[in-house]
Formats: sequence, structure tokens, C-alpha cells
Amino acid sequence: MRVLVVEDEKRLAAGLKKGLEAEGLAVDVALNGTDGLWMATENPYDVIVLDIMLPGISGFKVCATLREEGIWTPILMLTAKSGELDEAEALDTGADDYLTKPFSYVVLVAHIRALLRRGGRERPTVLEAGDLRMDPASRKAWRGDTEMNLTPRELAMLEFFLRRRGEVVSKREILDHVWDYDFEGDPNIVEVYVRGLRNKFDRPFEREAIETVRGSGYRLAADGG
Amino acid sequence: MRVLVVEDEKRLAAGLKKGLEAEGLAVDVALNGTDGLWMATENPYDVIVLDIMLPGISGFKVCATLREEGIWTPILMLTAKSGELDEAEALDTGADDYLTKPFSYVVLVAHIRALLRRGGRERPTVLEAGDLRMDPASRKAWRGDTEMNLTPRELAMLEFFLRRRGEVVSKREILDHVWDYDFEGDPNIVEVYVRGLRNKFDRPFEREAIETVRGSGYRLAADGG
DNA sequence: GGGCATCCTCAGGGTGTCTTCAGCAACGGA
DNA sequence: TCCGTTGCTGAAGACACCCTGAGGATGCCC
Repeated sequence: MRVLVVEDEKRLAAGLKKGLEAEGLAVDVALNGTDGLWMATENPYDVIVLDIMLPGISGFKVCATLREEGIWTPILMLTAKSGELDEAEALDTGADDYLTKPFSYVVLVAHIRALLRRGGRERPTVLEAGDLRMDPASRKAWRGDTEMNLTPRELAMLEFFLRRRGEVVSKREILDHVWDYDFEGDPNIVEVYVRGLRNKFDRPFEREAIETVRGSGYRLAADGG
Repeated sequence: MRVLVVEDEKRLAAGLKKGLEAEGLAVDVALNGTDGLWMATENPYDVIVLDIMLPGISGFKVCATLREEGIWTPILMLTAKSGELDEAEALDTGADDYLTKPFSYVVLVAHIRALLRRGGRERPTVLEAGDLRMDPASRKAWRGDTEMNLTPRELAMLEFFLRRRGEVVSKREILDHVWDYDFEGDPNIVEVYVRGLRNKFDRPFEREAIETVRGSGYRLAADGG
């Protein structure tokens, strides 16, 4: 699965590359429209993530040009916060999906996976640890056979924990992946959400599924606790 | 696994080189931004450790330039203590991770290993000596089959002992690696922590896993005692 | 508009961890 | 054997870290 990211904000580009590679995807990055267009025409990608605001050629133009050249690789457009018009225009020029900045990794990954699936190749994945289970595609989670009623943020966090089960993940890593990339608030929010998840797991007589590793972060027990 | 260290403080650079090589990594050192940039473009490294304050070209500039040239080697930035802004700026220019000075050696190694792991090549490592075992990724340690409840500092120390098992390590070395490199407190702290570990190993009828070598330091028995 | 769910902030309190210190024990050389 | 040096031990204070409950802000649906 090869992904091309066309994005000029270096921090965002680096973050996307890092995050998507962690998902097992092969990622190339172009920092401007010209390079992006060239790379997209020269290499067969499975999906293209394309920012609208780019130095040189704009994302719209890149998208339109690719379609004119008969390249129908699924394109996910990244639009700026303000522009509501962008959505329509993105789809008009031939994009398959769009995402409004700022977004979080898990949302982006979900959209990318949806596009890949639409391409027909990828098999739906279900994440598991012990009797904890979640389906990233349908955004549902279960404990044993009963579905848990989790908020979007809680789901995103559980997904992140499940993808790195058994490992200690720092609060900063959690913030970087589960919250919008420009989140600058109180890291205490992570503690609050961990508590929320623990409450909803609701297994009073067993050990915690999410263990606190004082000074390092949290760890989801590999067997779900 | 090749690592490039770009750092102008010669003592720190030398320490890093020596320490990282002891971890089995191949280390090159550049003492200024110009050399660092050149080496990073000419050679394929698996990770780059990059100080911000450099003579000539700054670390920010080096990082930004590399990204512009399409080189996406993971970069770990070293930021000065004061600047909280530095963190954001480091990530803005395309760094993958940052560490605030002063840091301890084991923390640095942990971050480097995390970056290498994310790159997908490195296999998770478990350190062992006899029936002592620890997993740096999950920050857990076992004696036989039972998990030991160690504090972060104790874990860091055990990790250091395990990486140099069979060798005599001086108190000074332990301080330099397990504590922040500018730690100036009472060296007695090492004795206190050795005792803590011995207690938690809890093997009354066998010989000590950590032997005292009077006048020189301590040694972790290669077979765990 | 009113109710509701979600998200985030904040401050207080509890607890584990880190570090220091002083006294004691063990060791080794004279 | 004596004595200086080095290492061990237990206690205790300071501190950082994490948990918790409450409450305000926002957005959405009826």
C-alpha cells in the first residue's frame, strides 16, 4: 500500500509520514505541487493525500491535472479550516474525499483506509486484546459480547492503545496521535480520558486493562487485562 | 543501524558516540551544522541526533534543509533547557522527536530505539541475564516468571546493568548514564538504588545478582546470579 | 429554546518516588 | 589489632505525578 502525501507544512508532513508508516503503509512526501504532480504521474500510488494550499501549483490544479491525464488514484484532499466552499470544489475537481484541518491521525487514517477499501484490496481489520475488541471501520467497541458506548474521542484513544498494546505509550504520544495535531491544551486531558475508558470498561474484580506506568505513561495489557 | 550525531559540545558528542556504540550502533559524529548537513545528505542513516545550538548552520536549518531535499530520516532534536518554544519549533521544522537538555543516557537511547522501531526495521529487544529479564518497550521486568514492580529509576538502572552484564561498572558511570548528565547530588544515591534492586530481586538463598566490587563499582552476574 | 452529550479546564488531594542524611558495618592495609 | 575508607541501611522530608470531581463551553437534536 503506497501513499503519497503532498503537503508543504513540514511538521504536518513529517507527522503524517511517521504516523502512516506506523500503520504499515509506504509513504512518500512531496513538499510542493510541482513535485507532487510529478511523483503522482511517475509512480503507482494507492492513495494520494493532497493539501489545497501549496506553493507553486495548487492542490486543485494538481488534482484536476491528474484526472485529465487519466490517473484515477483515490485522492484525499486537505482543506483549510475556514473555507466551506473548498469541500464542494474539492469534490468537483475530482477528489474522492476531503478532510478539514486540523484533524487527528486516527481520523485521517480512518479516511485513508476507507479509500483503500473502496479500491477493493484491503481486508477490514478488527483490533483485539483479550476480551476487548474494536472495529475501526464501523467505529464500535466491545467488551466480551456487549458493546461499549464510547464517545468518538474515547474510541480514538482505545484504537491507539490497541494498536500499541503491551507497549508503554507516553502522554505526549497519545496527545500527538489522538488529538488534533495543533492541540496545545492541558495534557491532563489524557488522564481524564483514561479514567473515562477505565470506567466504561467496568471490570471491578479484575486488574486494570490500562495500567498507569508512573513517570512514563500508560500501557494497555496485551491480553486486555 | 547507523546513527549520525550532530553536536558541538565535544565532551557530550564523545560520550554519546561511545555509549551508542556500546549499544551496537554505528555512530558518526559531526561537530557543526555544515558537516552534519553534508554527512546526512551523503550517507543513509537510520536516525539523526541533532543539537539545535550549533556553530555555523543551526539545527533547525539543518533539519529543514534535509526535509526539503526529500531526506526523511528520523530526526531526534536536542533542545536547550529554557526554551519551551523550541519543542514546537523542532517539530515544525520536521523533527520526529525532541529531548530537553539535560537528559539521561538511558532516556536518549530509549527515544532512539523508539524511532528505529517506528522505522519498522528493528525487532523488539528483551534483555536477559539468567532468570532476570526486562523489556525496554513495555518497561517491565521479571525474575523468572513473576513480574517485579520496579520504579522508573530502578528500571533504568536495571536496563543499564543488563546492557553491560558481566562488566564492572563504576558508580560514576552509573550516575552518568542513569541520571541526567549534569546530576550533581550525592553519589550515595547509587548505593541506595542498588539496595532497592537487590531487595526486589528477593533471592535470599542464592548469591547476589549484583555483586559489589569494593573500590571499583558493581557487576551484574552474566547469568543473573 | 431546552435538553443532552461531548469536550476540555481547573484546582485539590493523595500517593509513590527521589533524594538526603547520619549512623553503623565490613573490609583491607599498616 | 587498630584505624581509615568504603559500602550498607533505615528513616524522613520534599516533590512530582496522577487521580478525581465539578463545572463551563460548545455543538447537536428534538
